[in-house]
Amino acid sequence: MPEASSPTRKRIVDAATKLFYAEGIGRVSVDAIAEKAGLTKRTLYYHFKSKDDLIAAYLDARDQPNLKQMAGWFDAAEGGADRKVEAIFTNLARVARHPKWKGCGFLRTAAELASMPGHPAVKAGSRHKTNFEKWLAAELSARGVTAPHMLAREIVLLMDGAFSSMLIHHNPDYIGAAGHAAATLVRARTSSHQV
Amino acid sequence: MPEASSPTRKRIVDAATKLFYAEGIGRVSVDAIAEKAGLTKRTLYYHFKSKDDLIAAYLDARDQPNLKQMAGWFDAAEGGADRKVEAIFTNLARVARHPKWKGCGFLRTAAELASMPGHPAVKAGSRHKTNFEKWLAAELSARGVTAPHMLAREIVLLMDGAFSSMLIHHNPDYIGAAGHAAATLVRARTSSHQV
DNA sequence: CCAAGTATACCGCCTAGTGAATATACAAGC
DNA sequence: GCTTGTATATTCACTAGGCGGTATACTTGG
Repeated sequence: MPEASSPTRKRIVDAATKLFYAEGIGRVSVDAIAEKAGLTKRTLYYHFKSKDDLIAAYLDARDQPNLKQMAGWFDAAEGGADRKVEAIFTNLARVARHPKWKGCGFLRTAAELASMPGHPAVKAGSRHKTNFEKWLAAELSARGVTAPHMLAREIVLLMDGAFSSMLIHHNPDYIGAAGHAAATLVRARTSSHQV
Repeated sequence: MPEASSPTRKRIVDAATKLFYAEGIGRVSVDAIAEKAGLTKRTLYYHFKSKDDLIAAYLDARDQPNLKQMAGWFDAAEGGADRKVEAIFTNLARVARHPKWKGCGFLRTAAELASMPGHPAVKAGSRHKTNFEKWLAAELSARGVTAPHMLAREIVLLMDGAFSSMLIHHNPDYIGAAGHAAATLVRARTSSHQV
């Protein structure tokens, strides 16, 4: 029985993360992940009981780093809640220009696993998106915005729409439009500076 | 050289449509499509030069039917532009409850093919989404809404976000929230009945 | 000595794509 | 009216390789 904190396990997840995100889970073989991690497939199967398990571990490992990145962009932005929300989209549009950017790994995995609704990786994605929505609602609530939960959900919808549109059109303007719409929604629910 | 209007070709695309949408393009083999269409793989390869070609044909064939469905929901709804836009989301939430619903085929295919940005199927998806956005902008413009193109894009972003959120959470409330937000955006740009 | 971890080699199955032969339809030659 | 020629359309059998997963044996640190 392998340890959950094993450094070998971490190496496997790191290799899986790079390959799964770059190619998609269906296009990456377990052999390729083992080779990238510098070990054999048998060792990989000692640490994970199946490929499906490894996919779920990949997304679980991305939850906190992704949230931290979003929170970092939000915190670093100057101005009110509207400006901070828009800053997330502005930063997203910037990183999405990089050729290695391939959309949101959580959404892409859910799309690939649409025929397996109970798959642990889909659940991990759902948890992450819920965590983000809750974090955003709390930030908005702390800034005195009205109906913060509904607003957070609308912003999440715009963001997931931006991820999808960018992936299909390869045009960052869609992320900009989403950010603009999100900022407008925030301002409409901000008592000071009402627009 | 096969005919573009061949009934056999249509049978192949119909079989591919059902399987690709239900399982995802990577999880469906060419053998399975040939069997579903009631012919041999060699015949399929007589009508399509590769699986990639067939994937693109599948999405191209979905463009007009999908647009017609959206337009049908829009036209059938009573009330102003806001009610008609919200009706699209309401109908979407209804069909999304069906167990066979697996999200938007265009977005799911783009997600699966994220590592092949120039793939003809991704381009077909981009064309379809653009067609929908243009149709919606024209309908909004005809109803005297201000900034119809920007509004159409915002609604498209909410809709693609709704597709994605529904796929990852399996919760139709997200589609309802998107429809509500879309209707609010329309009302904010409608001169009569300003809210 | 023992158990955790790693390596080699393999299994059975599925994959996209192909070579060669064949069936069907229809037109031209006589 | 039959035969031959030709293009379209279809089938069977096959290749070469990749896939997830595993049986077995070895190494190494406590």
